[in-house]
Amino acid sequence: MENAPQTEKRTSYHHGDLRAQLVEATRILVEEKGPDHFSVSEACRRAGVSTAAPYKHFKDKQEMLRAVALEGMRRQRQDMLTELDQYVPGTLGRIVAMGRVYVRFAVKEPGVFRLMFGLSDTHGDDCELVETGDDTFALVQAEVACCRGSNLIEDSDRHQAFLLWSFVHGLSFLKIDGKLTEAKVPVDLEAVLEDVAHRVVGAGSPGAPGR
Amino acid sequence: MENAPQTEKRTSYHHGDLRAQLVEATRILVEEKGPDHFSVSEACRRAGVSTAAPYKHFKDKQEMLRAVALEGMRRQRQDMLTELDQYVPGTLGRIVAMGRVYVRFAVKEPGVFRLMFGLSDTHGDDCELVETGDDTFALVQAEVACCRGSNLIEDSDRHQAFLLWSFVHGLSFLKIDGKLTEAKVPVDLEAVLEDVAHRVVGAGSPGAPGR
DNA sequence: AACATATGTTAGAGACTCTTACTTTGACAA
DNA sequence: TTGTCAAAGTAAGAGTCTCTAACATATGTT
Repeated sequence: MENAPQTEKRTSYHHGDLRAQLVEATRILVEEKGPDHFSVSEACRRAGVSTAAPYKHFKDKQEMLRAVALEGMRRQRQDMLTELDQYVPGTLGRIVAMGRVYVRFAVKEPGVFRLMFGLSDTHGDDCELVETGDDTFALVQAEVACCRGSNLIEDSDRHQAFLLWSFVHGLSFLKIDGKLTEAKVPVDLEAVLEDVAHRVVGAGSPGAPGR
Repeated sequence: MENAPQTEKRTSYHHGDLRAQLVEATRILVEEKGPDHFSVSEACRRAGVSTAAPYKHFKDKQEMLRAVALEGMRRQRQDMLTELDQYVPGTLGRIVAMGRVYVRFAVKEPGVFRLMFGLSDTHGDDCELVETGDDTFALVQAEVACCRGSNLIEDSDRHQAFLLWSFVHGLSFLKIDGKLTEAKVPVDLEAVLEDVAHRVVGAGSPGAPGR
């Protein structure tokens, strides 16, 4: 069982590692053409197999995309953990760091990022996808609580984490959709993230409960 | 030239109002199946014409979707203007109102909402689309300036408007993508919008410049 | 009435998804 | 070593989709 290279013709009838290579080809194509213009055929061409081959490994096209989305979510989460390592616990710097990773990921891999969130139509009940997303959100909640000096997540932490998430999520989408051109809406990412972290976490809950 | 009904068979060879009915059928289908699973054929079936008919009115499938997106953006903008009428100028209530319209639109027509923003890949340079979006954003900027008691839009207004936009945009997407289930992240829309309006506009620029 | 134009239709090329039936290969038990 | 099975590939094709080309019909202008 030799490692079949991506482009060269393989010598053996069997491929050796087709599933992984199809996922990788799918990921690349999703970036190149966007999630909606991805075709299984093209992925097959790139992997050097017949168009029927993927169906030995995936139920259908959606499941190939799902695999890429899941891998993306795991990578995003890992990126966050890696970045967090560089900051002192319980500081706003860590909140900012998570936002930075979030937006950077979206900008670097807009196709996969879109997939990670746009797939909910068809995979809204997919446990693995949902749990991976929840885990990452839990990370943010824990960080907010930590800034408050607690290890227990309270409702206010959840609320603030949700505000942060909504903001970086919207920012990411606006960026990759080209709504924030430098001329019209200049965004110094680092400054904005710090600003928002202060407004949401740093300042506590200014006008939250009353009114 | 009689008004051809949508479903009944038409009597005349010519349709009468095909372009408009195709756009409407497209809009409905985009809601029913999502922007990526929309098919021209199905729209033709619904409009009661052959599959070649649309190409007398639209260059291709993308242009049909573009028409729906544009119509959506205009409708969103109009909704905002209508809602704004009910509030006193220069108050946070108007900021909240715009956010409410934004999120409501997304929830009511997630398909069209996705289209309005996801189309940038292929139509990023489309003047009409870009300008309509810019106009709506200008509305928010003006409102922020007005809260400051000015008719002139300054950089700080642009910045705050951008923060607001990012937030409601992210919130909208998270909602329609099912990431905010009532159990995990309960969101009282009205309360959240007021909270954010206070944090961003009401409180001025807490940690913006110096920090 | 004649003609140009706009707006339909039919037929079909080419691409795509996915299935069925067949083929090749590697692994393992005897 | 060899026979058998399951895994993983291929070829062929059904059915759908987008879009084009050639043709048909209605409308409005002169």
